[in-house]
Amino acid sequence: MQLYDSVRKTKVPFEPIHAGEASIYVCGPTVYDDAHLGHARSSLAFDLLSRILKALGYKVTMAKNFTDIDDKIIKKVEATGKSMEEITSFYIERYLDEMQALGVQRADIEPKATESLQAIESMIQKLIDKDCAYIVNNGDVYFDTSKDTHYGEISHRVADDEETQSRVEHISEKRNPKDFALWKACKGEEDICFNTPFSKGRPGWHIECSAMIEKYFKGTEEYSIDIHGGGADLLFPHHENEAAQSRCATGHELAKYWMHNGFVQIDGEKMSKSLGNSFFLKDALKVYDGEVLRYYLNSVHYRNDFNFNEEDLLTAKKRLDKLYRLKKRVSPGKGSMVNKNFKQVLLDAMSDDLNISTALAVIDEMIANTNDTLDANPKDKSLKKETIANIEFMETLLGFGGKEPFSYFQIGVDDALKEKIEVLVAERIEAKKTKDFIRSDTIRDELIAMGISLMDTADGTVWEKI
RNA sequence: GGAGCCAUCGCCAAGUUGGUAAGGCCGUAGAUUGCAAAUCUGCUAUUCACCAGUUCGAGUCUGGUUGGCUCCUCCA
Repeated sequence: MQLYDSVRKTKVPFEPIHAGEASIYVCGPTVYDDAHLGHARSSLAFDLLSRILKALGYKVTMAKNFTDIDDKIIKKVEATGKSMEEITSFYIERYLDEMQALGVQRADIEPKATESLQAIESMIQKLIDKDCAYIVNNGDVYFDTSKDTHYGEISHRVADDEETQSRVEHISEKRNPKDFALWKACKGEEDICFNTPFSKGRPGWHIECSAMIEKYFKGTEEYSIDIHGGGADLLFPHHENEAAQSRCATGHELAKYWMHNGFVQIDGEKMSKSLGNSFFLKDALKVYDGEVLRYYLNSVHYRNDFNFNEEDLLTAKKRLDKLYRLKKRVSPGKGSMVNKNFKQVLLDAMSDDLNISTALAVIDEMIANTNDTLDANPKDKSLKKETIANIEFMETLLGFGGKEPFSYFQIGVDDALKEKIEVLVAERIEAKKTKDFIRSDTIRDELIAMGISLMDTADGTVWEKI
């Protein structure tokens, strides 16, 4: 397995800290609002990684956190009058539902900041004890970046404190401009805060991830986990800060490999809440099938930026349709053995830093070859069985193609419509028998107007929702 | 102001250690079909934003130009 490591900026062989095991921690969402396509892409990218590692025989432990203590959540509490717990549990549930619709496997560990306060507090205390952090007058605790000689090595940002070109105004109480808050003291009466020896307050964002990783993973002398992932925007400052804290608190590095996924863009621009061009998953799922979205969002290499548009999505759907038509052709039945070569070539492609494009090309080739053979010999039972097995393997590996093929082509068709279609199709078959082609073509046009496409095959007439 | 990424056919998109351009969509010609649809087959980039350089040889390496994006602020 070769992975692109964002820190070394090159593909490197994956050599886990414990042989045969892979520990992955991905930065999850802050649960104060609905998930958008960007969350989906990140989730999908690391879901793919986890599936590939599993297929290669690794025992994968995947963690994805929920940041459920945050300024934005507190703002939402103030705005809605609801409790913090009400808000966060609502969005967590919705997030999980949506990810399920996309075929994302649940993480093995889903830590929440609220459930990790003990770990957070003790890590901050450790940093204070080691003189890597300091408390200022109002009770805030800051990490002292000058104490970490390796600060900047994750994001390759030189710690040039002289040159403070940052657009941010710096709080004067910080010793260095790059220092960041580990703990924020509470400001008012109704503020949400927790008691600690250093002050009443709440954790900063960065420390949450570091503490949760320490809490849930055993690690080694050298590293806490194998792979740390997240969106490309987290590289700095979030991951840089995480790495610094963990290094200072534990004496070892946080992760052996760092992976970052590219952005989803709308009209060539990063999708973000501040730009107001967010495309929420809940809206996308109303219009498109989750599996199609998955196929589409995963069809571009995870590190590239992804420009979302409907035309490309429809193209991706056409490609997926072909797979399901083949599945329809070889169903029903039990699969035999996966074609060895197919399996190997697919695994090879995905083992190369998740080269999905090559993998999809391999699948398209398998589809064409199988159709070709089936055209020549429609009753090739062993090929049908092998194809079923191939598709099953592919589904486990990549997470699409698992639906029952006939129902796939009927997504969005209710029972009443279905009955109507069946009646028309039967009527058309009768008309065809008597060679009344005018009548049969009229019926076909009628169905097309309803968004239904017909196919006369050797096994009879089948229909698809377009 | 500082840091980084990217630029391959009409569209989407592979192409690690330099060796002579995958795949999909669209288009087109044919097989098949009552006609379609589906399926299959053939065709569709002497060329990889541009300009120099290194090399026997560069999409792949070096330098520069242009264009796009991102990070430095919460952010997947």
